Amino acid sequence: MEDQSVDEFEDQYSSQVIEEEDLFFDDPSFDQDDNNHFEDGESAALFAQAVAQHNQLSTHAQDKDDEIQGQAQEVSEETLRNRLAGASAHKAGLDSLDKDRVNQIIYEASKGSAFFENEQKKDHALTKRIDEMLQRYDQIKDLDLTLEQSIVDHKIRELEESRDLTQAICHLDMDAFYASVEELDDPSLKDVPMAVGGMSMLCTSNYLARKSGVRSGMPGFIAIKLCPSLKMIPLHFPKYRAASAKVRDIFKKYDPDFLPMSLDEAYLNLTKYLTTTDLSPAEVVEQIRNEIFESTRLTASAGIAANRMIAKVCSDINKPNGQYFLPSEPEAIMEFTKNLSIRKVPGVGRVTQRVLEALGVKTCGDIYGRRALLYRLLSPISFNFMLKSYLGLGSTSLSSESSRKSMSVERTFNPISDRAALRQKVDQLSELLAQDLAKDGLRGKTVSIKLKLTSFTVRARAKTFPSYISSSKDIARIAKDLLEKELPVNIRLMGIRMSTLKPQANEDQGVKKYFSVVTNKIINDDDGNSNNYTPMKRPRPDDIESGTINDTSIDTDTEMQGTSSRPVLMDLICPICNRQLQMDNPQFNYHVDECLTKVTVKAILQEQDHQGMEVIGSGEDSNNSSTSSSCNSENGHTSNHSRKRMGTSNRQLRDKARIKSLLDYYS
DNA sequence: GGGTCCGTCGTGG
DNA sequence: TTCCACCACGACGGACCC
Ligand SMILES: Cc1cn([C@H]2C[C@H](O)[C@@H](COP(=O)(O)OP(=O)(O)OP(=O)(O)O)O2)c(=O)[nH]c1=O
Ligand SMILES: [Mg+2]
Repeated sequence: MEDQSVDEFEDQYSSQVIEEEDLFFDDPSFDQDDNNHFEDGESAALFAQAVAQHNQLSTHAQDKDDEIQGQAQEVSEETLRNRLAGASAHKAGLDSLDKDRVNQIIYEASKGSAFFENEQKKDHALTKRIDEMLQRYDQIKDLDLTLEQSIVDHKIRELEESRDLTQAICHLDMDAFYASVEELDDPSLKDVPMAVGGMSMLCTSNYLARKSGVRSGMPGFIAIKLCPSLKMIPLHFPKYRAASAKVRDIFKKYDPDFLPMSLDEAYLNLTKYLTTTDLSPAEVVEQIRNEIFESTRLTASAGIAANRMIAKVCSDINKPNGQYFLPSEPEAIMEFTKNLSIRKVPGVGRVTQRVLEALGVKTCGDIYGRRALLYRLLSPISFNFMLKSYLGLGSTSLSSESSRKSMSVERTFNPISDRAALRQKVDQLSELLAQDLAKDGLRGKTVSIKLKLTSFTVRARAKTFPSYISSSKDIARIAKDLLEKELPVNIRLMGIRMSTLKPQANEDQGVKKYFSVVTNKIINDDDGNSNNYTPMKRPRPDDIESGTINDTSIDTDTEMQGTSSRPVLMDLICPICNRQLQMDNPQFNYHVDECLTKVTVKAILQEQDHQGMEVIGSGEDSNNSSTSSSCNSENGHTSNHSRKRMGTSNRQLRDKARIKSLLDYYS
């Protein structure tokens, strides 16, 4: 439908940068697409970050020796092979092909290249990080973690109460999208292994090629070694956009507020539509997929579930031209996640999987048994994410209100080190970026450049300006300043990004800069997003937003026990207040919950103020990263000795500090 | 003790 | 012959400023 796609076909850029062989990326219409990202409102887990950032500079390790080294070497090749195999290698289940053979071919084809060396470096770094995390694990594995257990269980109950099963969310995903579209125009492609992309990179492949191990993100020259008869087709974005538009027209009929994630993917909330029909959710989705096929002759796969996270997982289960319905019942969902590989959870990638595996977590169900350890080792955000994965929780709303945060262009070319040539690249890229910005009527304050050296190491530099800019000249000037400081370099890729964006105030383009500065300030504060977000940054209140004003649960006595009132009294000691209590389990849980309210913590904090703070500071020592994140201004490696200084009561203080930090994040 | 900016990493399509 | 894309986002630590 929307034929705004064809817009302009003038592309002065193609000739020099993009080589003749793989010119598929120089299509002017290669504006990826209108992505939405924000996977489920809080999207990716990314908890490997917590560990990753830690030893940025603490490298050059002197410690550790042959035994661990030896170990690392053993696994090294294995993990590296996995890494080289690529992201989408894991996903596809139905292979019936020799995975080892495929990995071997990829490994052999890569060995010795600069790319390979770089991957090897990254893999070693990851192995090292995991080793260090395992050392932290060793330190705490024998400790008494009942307190952590209680805190985590409290959090789990909280999350369970927040479970929303009222919505019918559907994730729809076209099968081998680009490849399938190409097969429409040339049906003979259906009968041969085929991939879309070029010699340097494939974007996707048809299912015949996948049988040979050819997948998204694989370079074409390696794919050919894997499958010599592979037919490669260059990209044709206008066709994909046209097909996507047809599909979206159908989505619109079932949910006018559907949320497109990419050209070939979208979430639909079918709740409202289901009230207008007698059909079951699965039948409705069958109908949608039939309509898609009638309209485009393309097949789609779908998952139907209570929230976005599990719906997306479900859409992959019967992938080629199939669908999966997961009943919106707690038991069904828990059964589903129990044996679900953690890797299937959107946001858990190759690295996170490796880290979790080292901690004994392979499936979402494994998380529960490791919850206390994970609580100690992961960042609060990551840990929260893991709990939600275990419980099968996710966003149930499709609110897409999200303005773009950045816009960028980048190009790979034959290595350049000549200064004049580099500056010319800046000019070309700046021009492209300025065009894209103009298309969306955007300006920005921050310009960053990205340089990928011939060694494949990446360097990024940024500069923020006091005023908003958008012209190619302004962009190029700043980018060149940034570039000068990096010379000399020999690079294979250059990129330029604009961020700190702001929509062009009016539609008139010829803005006077000086005025725009002033008006910016005015508009800046009252425009756009102001509505729901507090200025809080990192500790994002997620969705719960319970913060408001504290005193959330002052009314403690609403109703104590909902379920059982049978007297199974036991002598229990609350790990929070240390009091001995005689009550049954539900009562005890309730008590612990109460103990964990902010009011309680405040009292604790006051008490602890009286007792001196520096004890807490040292008590929190090295375990940090998951809980502290703010203390140790000192050396980050305060050895375990500091712990010795703590008396008996210090243990309590340490616990209380942890509670405080937990509630800071989670409530 | 807050805030912002910068650079890197992980993830997904 | 050729030797691993391009785009967007969130998390996080460190540097730097109050
Ligand atoms: C994964 C990936 C996809 N794409 C493009 C090509 C894909 O056709 C399109 C959709 O991505 P996907 O939905 O991930 O893959 P697919 O549709 O080709 O195959 P299937 O869903 O059946 O597993 O996005 C890239 O350009 N780069 C990538 O790394
Ligand atoms: Mg798809």
